[in-house]
Amino acid sequence: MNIGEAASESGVPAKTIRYYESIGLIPPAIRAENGYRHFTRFDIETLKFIQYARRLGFSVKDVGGLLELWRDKSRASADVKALALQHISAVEKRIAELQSIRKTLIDLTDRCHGDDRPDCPILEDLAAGHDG
Amino acid sequence: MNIGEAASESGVPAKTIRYYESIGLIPPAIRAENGYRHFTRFDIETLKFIQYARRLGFSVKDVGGLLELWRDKSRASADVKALALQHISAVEKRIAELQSIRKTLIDLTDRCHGDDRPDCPILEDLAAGHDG
DNA sequence: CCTTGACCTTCCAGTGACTGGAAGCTTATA
DNA sequence: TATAAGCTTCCAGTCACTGGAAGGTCAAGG
Repeated sequence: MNIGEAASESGVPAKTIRYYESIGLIPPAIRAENGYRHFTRFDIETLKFIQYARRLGFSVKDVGGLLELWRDKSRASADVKALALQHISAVEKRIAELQSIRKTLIDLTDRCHGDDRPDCPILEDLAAGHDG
Repeated sequence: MNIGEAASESGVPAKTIRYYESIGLIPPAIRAENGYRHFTRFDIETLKFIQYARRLGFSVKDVGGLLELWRDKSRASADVKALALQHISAVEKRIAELQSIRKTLIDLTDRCHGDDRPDCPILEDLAAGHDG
């Protein structure tokens, strides 16, 4: 199938498929006589794999690693698990950061009356340039 | 003071201060006769304001808006609060996404024995290309 | 006086992960 | 036959910096 159909089948935009090919995440597609890329069912599966891993927040580089492990039938599951665990702790760290940010923002907005008067603790606190 | 001192006083790297000037987030610094930028106490306060707002996850564009509101003594606190509330909901949305991702990843890793055997539900699930 | 090193300047390029658009093919449809 | 859709490549832009090269300036030591 052509790239457009591959895109709608896999959910990965055509533009992004070409991009993945250009950075070597996927191997160069076979070309038809007219120069059009040709995709197989297996290519679609690979694209779906990539998309799902990306939705789980793995970087493209990590996805490359996962694809290698996926293709390598003899790899140890420990390798995959290690990558996933590492990613979980990165996600957890980011969640904690965002929760701390949220807490600060809610505290600030709670103290701001939010009407047409100009005095606003949000700006005052930002201006105080806190370290925390 | 010169840019190096401004950087250590404010916590914003010299490189980043120049960048902020180049994109117009801060006004062009006054220059000494030798061409060096000159920063006042007030410039440092502005840089601290920016840094704190950035740490709270506001985009540089949003910070520009906050700076304008900060400089405008007659602005309504409602404008500031609106920007902050909008940002809070973006942060909350991101937290929810990350928590969902975390849940999925933990589920996957729990089911992966993580030893030297090759079978691994993480890769299997990724290959299944889930929609959720 | 000269050198060394730290500091400053500008400009260009790279990051990550796409995305938009131009210019120019081919193919399908009315 | 016209036109519209789909394909190709390549270049540029996004966001918020960051690194590095090439070169000017300044203070201290020998």
